[in-house]
Amino acid sequence: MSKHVQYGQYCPLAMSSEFLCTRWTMLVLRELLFGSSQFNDISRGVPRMSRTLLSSRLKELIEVGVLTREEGAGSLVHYRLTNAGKALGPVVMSMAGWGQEWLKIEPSVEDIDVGLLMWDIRRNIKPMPQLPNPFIVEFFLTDVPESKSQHWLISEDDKNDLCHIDHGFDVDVYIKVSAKKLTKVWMGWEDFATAIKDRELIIKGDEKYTRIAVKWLGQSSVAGIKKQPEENRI
Amino acid sequence: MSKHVQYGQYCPLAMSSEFLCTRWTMLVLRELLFGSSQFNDISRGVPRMSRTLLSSRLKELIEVGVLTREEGAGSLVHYRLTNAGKALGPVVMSMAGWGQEWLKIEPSVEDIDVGLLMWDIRRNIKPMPQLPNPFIVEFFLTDVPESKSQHWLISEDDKNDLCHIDHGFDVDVYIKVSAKKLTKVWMGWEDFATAIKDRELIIKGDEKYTRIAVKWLGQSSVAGIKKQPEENRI
DNA sequence: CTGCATCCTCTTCGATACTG
DNA sequence: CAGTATCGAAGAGGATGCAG
Repeated sequence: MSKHVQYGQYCPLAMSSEFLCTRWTMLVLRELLFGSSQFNDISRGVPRMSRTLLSSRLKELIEVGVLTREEGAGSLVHYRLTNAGKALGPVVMSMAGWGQEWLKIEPSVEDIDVGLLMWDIRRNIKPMPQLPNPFIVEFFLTDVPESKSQHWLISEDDKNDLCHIDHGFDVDVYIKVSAKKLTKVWMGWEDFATAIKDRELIIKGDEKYTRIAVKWLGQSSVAGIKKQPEENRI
Repeated sequence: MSKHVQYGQYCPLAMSSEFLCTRWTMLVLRELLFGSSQFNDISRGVPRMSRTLLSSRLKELIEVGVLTREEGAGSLVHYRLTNAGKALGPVVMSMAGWGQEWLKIEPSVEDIDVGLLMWDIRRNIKPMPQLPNPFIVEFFLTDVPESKSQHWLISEDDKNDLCHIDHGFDVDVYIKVSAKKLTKVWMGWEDFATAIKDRELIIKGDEKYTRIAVKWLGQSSVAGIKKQPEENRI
């Protein structure tokens, strides 16, 4: 099996996990650590993982004691990390950080799962008091098939939603960019302002909102980790 | 598969790896990080791993780029971590640390591989200027079959050797203890001085040497990590 | 929405025996 | 010392369809 293909994710944690970890377990933990608690939400964060296997992994984690399963109203179920599970945060971050620092990840950007990218971004959108409620951002991705090019991000009442069908939204900010460039900027591999200056990322809307875009858009949690110079990476 | 059986090791890294990691990979990295470079030395640190699989894992690590294979004189081969590989140290330690802090590990002490325990201790023996050269310690383990009860640790010229056959050594220090207690003390779960005071660990020899035993004997590298109170562990 | 049951395939791993 | 070759058993994982 060639490198960097198993998970189909640009996430450095996924890259590191490919040779270090039990298949999918780390990525499931990442989803849980980053706040997903419902089965389908977790599943969207690991789209190439079969639901059968996800189910089985969740059971393993419960068995070990890092996860609990709480049944809510109706058939709603919440998976929540125990204290021991939450304490795995630094372990997961150290592995992701190692990947960000040492691995050649850019090649993986050649085949991006845009649904996953948007799902990742959605998770990190930071609601800010200056923004309207709801706050709606339209993404137009220039380098993907038409059916996957449009995405609307709706941030309302501290809850972020994602949609890929046009419901005639009242869009506050419009962003046009290639999925490739968006990934690089979001991963911290390239600079947001530079991408705008080079017209590789076009952002339109009230200047009140666009000026602080880098703040509400957020970045991957490993974006801040310095990378080794290209020649040192593996 | 039940918990804590796969690797047959009391090491918290092994426990954590059982549900997080690709089989054996972390433990192989541990051996490399702690200084083993030859195939057979690595193999002794993971005695339940088949040599076939070890060979295959080493190749994977080389393929990924965290390890190199250098052929030396004769048929001597050295495996050495690359810089990227060495940088995995904190990842490995964070995982081991999590295990030490959060896992109920003591049950695993019920079935100790004494060869592995002694091999671990050998690796960490700290040569000290006050000690004679060679410095020879005899261990007598009270709770294991007679054939496995005697071990001699020879520290000479900054190189530590292990022997389980009596060659009529000129023993400097003699230690009599159960393998169980020795493990607990060495892992930092129980106190060395207390074990001596309670006569659970008997140490004989020149007081110059026995007085500072805790220093040259060393401890597991995770011994310093605080454990959660028993009721929080999983 | 949250899964489980089943079937079937592919991979992984260990045991054993052998080589330079 | 440092592995490799081969074989068979066991396990992991995906696809699909169904159910509360």
